[in-house]
Amino acid sequence: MKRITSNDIAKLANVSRSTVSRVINGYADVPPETREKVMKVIKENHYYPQLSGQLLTGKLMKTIGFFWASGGNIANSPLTSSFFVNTIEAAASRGYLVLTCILNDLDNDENINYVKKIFMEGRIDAGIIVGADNNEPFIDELIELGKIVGLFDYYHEGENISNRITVNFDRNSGEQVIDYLYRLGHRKIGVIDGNMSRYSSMQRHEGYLRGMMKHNLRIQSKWLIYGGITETSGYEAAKILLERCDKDYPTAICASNDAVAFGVYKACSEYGLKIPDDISVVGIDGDLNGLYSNPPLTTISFDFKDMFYSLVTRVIDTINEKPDVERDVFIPGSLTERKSCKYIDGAM
Amino acid sequence: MKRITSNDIAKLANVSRSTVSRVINGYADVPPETREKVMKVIKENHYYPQLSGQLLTGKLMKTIGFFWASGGNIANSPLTSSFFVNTIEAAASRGYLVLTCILNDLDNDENINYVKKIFMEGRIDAGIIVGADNNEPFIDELIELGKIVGLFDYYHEGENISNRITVNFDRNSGEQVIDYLYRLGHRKIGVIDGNMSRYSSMQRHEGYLRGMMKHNLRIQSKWLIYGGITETSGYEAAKILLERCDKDYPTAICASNDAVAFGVYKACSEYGLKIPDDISVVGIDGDLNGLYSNPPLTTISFDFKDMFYSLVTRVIDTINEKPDVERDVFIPGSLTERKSCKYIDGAM
DNA sequence: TCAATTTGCTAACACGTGTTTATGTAATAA
DNA sequence: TTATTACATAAACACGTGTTAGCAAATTGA
Repeated sequence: MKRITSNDIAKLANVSRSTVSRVINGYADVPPETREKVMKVIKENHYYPQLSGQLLTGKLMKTIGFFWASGGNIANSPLTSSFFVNTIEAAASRGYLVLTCILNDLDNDENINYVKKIFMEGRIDAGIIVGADNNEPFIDELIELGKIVGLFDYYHEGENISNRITVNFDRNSGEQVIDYLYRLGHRKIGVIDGNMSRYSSMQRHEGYLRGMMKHNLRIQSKWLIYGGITETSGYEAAKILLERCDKDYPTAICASNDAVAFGVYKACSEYGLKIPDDISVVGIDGDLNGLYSNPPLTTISFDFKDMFYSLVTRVIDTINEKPDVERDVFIPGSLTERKSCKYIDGAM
Repeated sequence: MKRITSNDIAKLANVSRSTVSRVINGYADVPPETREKVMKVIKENHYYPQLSGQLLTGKLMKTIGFFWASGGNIANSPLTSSFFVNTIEAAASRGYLVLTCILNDLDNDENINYVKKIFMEGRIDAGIIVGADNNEPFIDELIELGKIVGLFDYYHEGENISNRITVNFDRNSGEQVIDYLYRLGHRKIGVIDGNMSRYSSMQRHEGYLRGMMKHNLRIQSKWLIYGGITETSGYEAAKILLERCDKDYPTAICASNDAVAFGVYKACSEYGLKIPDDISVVGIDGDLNGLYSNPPLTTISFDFKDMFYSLVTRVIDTINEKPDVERDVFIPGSLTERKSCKYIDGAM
């Protein structure tokens, strides 16, 4: 099936190719009867201007890339669909499409070159990267080459560059959790930290410490542990923590995210600790699975729709050279109280 | 920032542009020293061949479109991420990217034209459409114009056309459910049907009827009801069904999918019916939320990874003109027994 | 040494579109 | 009637790449 071009339309309508072009692009100086004649031929022959030609004249793709660098299985995470759907819908609301790409990691040169190629060959007008470690050199490189990069949960050092757009979890969610537990009377609080190359994990860690210090709570190293970001790693970390506490358990554990909190659930159950009667647990993310867990998980919820709309909107504004686009935005979380924390006597 | 082209590279390397091209495309008749000289200039200047030029020479996009026509909020459905991730990963395993697009419905001409434009302007090499009603005329039109369309859960009448590729739930999942309930002793079985323009709903309905007839079970119309495919619509339907049964409840209800089953849960709870003690419920889909519901939902699980890999693979094979690509594939489901069905005395 | 072949490269064309400039024609004004 | 303007359309160019045909130089064979 031969592809039909504007040349064919021109011949069929007995006009020149440029007249066809001006009809399609709504130029003023083409009389109604000519316009109708040409439009009729276009419809009859199902003619659509080819992107291949348009790109060459400087038109943009009206497409942004969405790169997800996720270790592990994301097909079943409830956050996954939220990230995708909100990015796609935010882009669509501005007339943009989304080219999606999943990468297992960004430690690997092959993957990095793949991403760079997609940016550089003009397949997308800008890209959003989720799951990059802080201060990724290849991201700086892309920006230096003039590309626009949107980043979710990402920290960068040095000066702001207008083509680097970020959205991050608000800095004080960790502190919020400690405040809440303090109000419930908890004084011995354990923390499971996430992956420290992820900005959110760093911030949460600092927030915990800030909160503990604010309330003059003792920070015991045996109650602190690195636990990654998956349910399995959280389970392993919690087992070690409980083991080494030797009955001097914290009365509450702050997990680095909801998945890790579910790992803590499992470890506690193996140790015969009932939640929240024997020990309280708090997550962070607002994962909807926490509604169905037993007990339902108290957590800090984030509005991912809000976050991705903010990011996508600012990225597209940057493509269109809108002035004064805000580069770095922090979105606050809110405490979602469910059933995994217990009120206790603060003096105990 | 001016875009750098193969012409610039040619000048910098003191060769002709075509030599640059043959270096990039791995032609044989270029000696190693020339190749290295050119490659060096390419690296130093971060040159990447532009898609805009390549497309013009007949290269394909190496991209497939993924169109999701979903009524309602899909951001929180656990199936959503599975559909996206499996499509993207299946495509990636063949070297293809995925352009994603979410549409609220396909009843609307504007949306249909949007999809047609994306196909026709050469932005994608083929497209997958999820959520289309059976026998959509615009899909036939696309196929007649030479486009390759992959369809999930879609029935079409008439002859097979090689550019129409489908994957569907296996025909007998409805029958499987009835067999299972029969084995548990159920004789009075109610059915909540889904959207009959969706192929899977049609097939399930027929499967139920076939199963009932096979076991000589009475099909009472007051036990059958149309209930859509969302939790809310399932809830409404279940309320009507329970209301009009006036104590002559079925002992088990087959929901058109898992979301609808959760609606049934809610309606039953309002009517003071405990699941599974007073009434059994079966879903279809294998939604992971069913693991956390109370009680965990017995359902027919489908391997969506399998389904999308099959679809994507065959679509890409068709793009590459592989002969004898299978057009229509059915993937069987498997009964996932959890806690929402009770063994009862068949004679009761 | 001369003809025949291989090697290494270039010039030229094709692809489909948007836009700018030029051209021809009809209507208007002088 | 002639000069001027407005209008409708066409011709020509630019965009970046891949590929084909062809040319000159270097190499081989006799």
